[in-house]
Amino acid sequence: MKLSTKGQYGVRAMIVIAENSNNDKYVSINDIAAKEKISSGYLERIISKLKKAGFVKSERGANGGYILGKKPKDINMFDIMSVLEDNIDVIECVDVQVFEKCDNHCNCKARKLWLKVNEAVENVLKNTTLEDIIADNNKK
Amino acid sequence: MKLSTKGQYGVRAMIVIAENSNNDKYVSINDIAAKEKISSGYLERIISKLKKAGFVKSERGANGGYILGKKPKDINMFDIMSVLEDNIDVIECVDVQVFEKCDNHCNCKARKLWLKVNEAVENVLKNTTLEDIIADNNKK
DNA sequence: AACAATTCCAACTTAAACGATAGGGATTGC
DNA sequence: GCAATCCCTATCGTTTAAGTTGGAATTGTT
Repeated sequence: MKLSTKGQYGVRAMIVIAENSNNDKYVSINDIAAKEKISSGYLERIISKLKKAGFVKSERGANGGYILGKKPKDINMFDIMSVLEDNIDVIECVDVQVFEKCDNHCNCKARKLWLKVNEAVENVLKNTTLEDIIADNNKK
Repeated sequence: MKLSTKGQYGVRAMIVIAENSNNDKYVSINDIAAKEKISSGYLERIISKLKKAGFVKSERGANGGYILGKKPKDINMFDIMSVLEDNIDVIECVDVQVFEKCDNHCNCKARKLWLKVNEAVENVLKNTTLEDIIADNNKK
């Protein structure tokens, strides 16, 4: 039961981009990769997903890079994770349609537990915005 | 981000065993596997871990099988999962020692989020006992 | 015009984990 | 003796995650 590195790296990249977006400064993949010690090739693919989802905007060519596509308070961790993690639910049968098709579904006494776990994770992620994280780090 | 089938199957097996333990009835692996539609070979290895951890006791030979090793109220889901899931933490650096050794640890602004997610999961699992699950299913 | 810095895109590789199977030994009740 | 069981270990196939590579397109700078 692990968050994939995609999700982790994506969140960390978003934090770096957010910290530079105040002054309209575009950050390059190489800069982010160097700062966060992440393979830049891999990071590229991650950020490309974030771009498609509208969380960042890009500028090509020299002095290009990435900048936030929305306000930090409008970007929550659940949305980021949903785009990056291939499986956001802790178990497939959280999804009702999957559950209905399950061989065992009238008999599965454990499902309520999975739903609770899943809800707990979602709540934390949904209730944490990029703004929260930045603010929290500036406090110290 | 998925619970492995080990954890899922283990919890479901424990529920079956618990339901039979009232009347001191031993349940065989084959019975559990058939009821839950799980490969019996695979289930065997899972239950063997549960046995080593003391959650179930076994009896060999004909009419043998498994029975609870503790009272349902003394078995919580976190303990079961800890034994079965190879990685119970949602991210390695939840562990302080791993965190201290991390290249990036003075710089990692996302860790608080991982800690929160992890805590949320642990809370649900720790606050749900086998007794809770059985009771919850009898209600209906 | 040349060049360097960048985003963009797709194919490939490698390593690990998951889920499962197979085979056989030991114990017990009938 | 035999069938039902637990017990143990080795092996296997598939999928997925993680990361690499190579190259095209765009843009600013010199």
